[in-house]
Amino acid sequence: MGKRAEALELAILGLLHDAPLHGYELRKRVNSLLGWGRAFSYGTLYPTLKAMVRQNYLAEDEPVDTLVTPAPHRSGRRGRIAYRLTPEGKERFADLLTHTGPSAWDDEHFGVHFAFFGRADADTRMRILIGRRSRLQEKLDQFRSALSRTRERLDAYTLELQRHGLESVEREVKWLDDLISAEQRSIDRPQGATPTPGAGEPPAPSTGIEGENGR
Amino acid sequence: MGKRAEALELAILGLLHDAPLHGYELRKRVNSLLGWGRAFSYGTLYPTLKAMVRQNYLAEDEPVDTLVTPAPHRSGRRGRIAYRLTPEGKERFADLLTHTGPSAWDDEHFGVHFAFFGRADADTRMRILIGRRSRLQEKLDQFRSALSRTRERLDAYTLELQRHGLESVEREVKWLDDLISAEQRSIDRPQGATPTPGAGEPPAPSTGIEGENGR
DNA sequence: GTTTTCATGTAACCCGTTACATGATTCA
DNA sequence: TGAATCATGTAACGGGTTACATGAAAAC
Repeated sequence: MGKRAEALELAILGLLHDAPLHGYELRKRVNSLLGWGRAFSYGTLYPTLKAMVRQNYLAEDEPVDTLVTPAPHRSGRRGRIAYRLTPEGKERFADLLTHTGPSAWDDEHFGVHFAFFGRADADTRMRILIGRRSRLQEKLDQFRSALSRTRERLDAYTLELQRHGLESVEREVKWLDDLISAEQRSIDRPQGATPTPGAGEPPAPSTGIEGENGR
Repeated sequence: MGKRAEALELAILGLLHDAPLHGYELRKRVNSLLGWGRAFSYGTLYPTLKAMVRQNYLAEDEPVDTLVTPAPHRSGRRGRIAYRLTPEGKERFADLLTHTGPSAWDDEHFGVHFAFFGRADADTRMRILIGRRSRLQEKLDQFRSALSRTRERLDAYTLELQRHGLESVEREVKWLDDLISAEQRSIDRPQGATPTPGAGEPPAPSTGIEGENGR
């Protein structure tokens, strides 16, 4: 129901898409996936998982319940609960991934969406990349003008901070530009000459997506 | 009392240090100062200002109260409240700026501190820069190792996201390195041969702090 | 004269964390 | 045997936003 941390929800659905996991492990994966920026605590994760079960996106099953069996040393730890996606969950995942509704390209959602681009169609990828780009550009413009209005009465440090911030965002725009043109190229030349439809599975987004790996 | 948004508090104190301002204007300045990352709403700013008045860090006075005077067109708008620093406020500012207690170098505090470096002593500047640097380095290390553990089962997009995040942080570390060595240089060679003590006023942090202005 | 911008304020809400409680398992 | 790690969960709190209420001045 409603507006619970879409970023987290999408991350959970995406990670559980391949294989079932239990909360503890899931949290580590989520945090290393999102990494820079978001990091969720158990206090957020567990209630979210329960809520998602209630909504039928997830189902829980305890795989090797060591509690009842008197066997001394078994692989499975305590009653750790493995969560797996239900069909509704898969649907939900696809929806969230595609649904570019209000904004999938704001700071806290873009990362997750990008991480699962491999499972989105080329169209969605493009829309999100473009959306993100123009969002940043916009931010850049209004900031540049604000800067030029006040540049004079700023001391060296404040100015340097501004300069650095600007540069970072400019860099990110460039990154997006590269990604966008790489996507464009893979649309023009769909699959290096090999059609292999394969029922819409991995579109294999070129080798490494492109990007100067000079460093 | 206690733990109210230190970032905002410091920003307010710093901006009001030069000249009194009213809330509306102050908010714009704060947000453009912090820019990338933080942006506060009125719902945060006004209560904070009131709280700071209660704590005697700020004093409010309505400069040209047009309410009573029947004069038709005057410069000052409605009862806009200008806030100015009290002596306690100045003290508080100095404290917050120097006080490298728990962590002035985490993501949400570093920016504000840096913005007011011009008003901090060389020692404080150095401590914060170093602190920030090692904080980022730490983050970098643990992320790199997490990456190498899981690199294989990551698809191209996820990997690219990781790569980009890593690069951004590496870049920031480099930036800090440059700043640190610039600070170091200005300690070795204090002031181009002119002593001019001047009772501890503006230490004039070299011309432009250093930094390749090639762009 | 109406719309936009300036200007101040507050209450309800939201997302997420901290701190705590609990307990099994592995390692030294 | 005791410490560290794995594992799950919850209640209290906190920082901040949204949305609303209000109104004056400037711009069109």
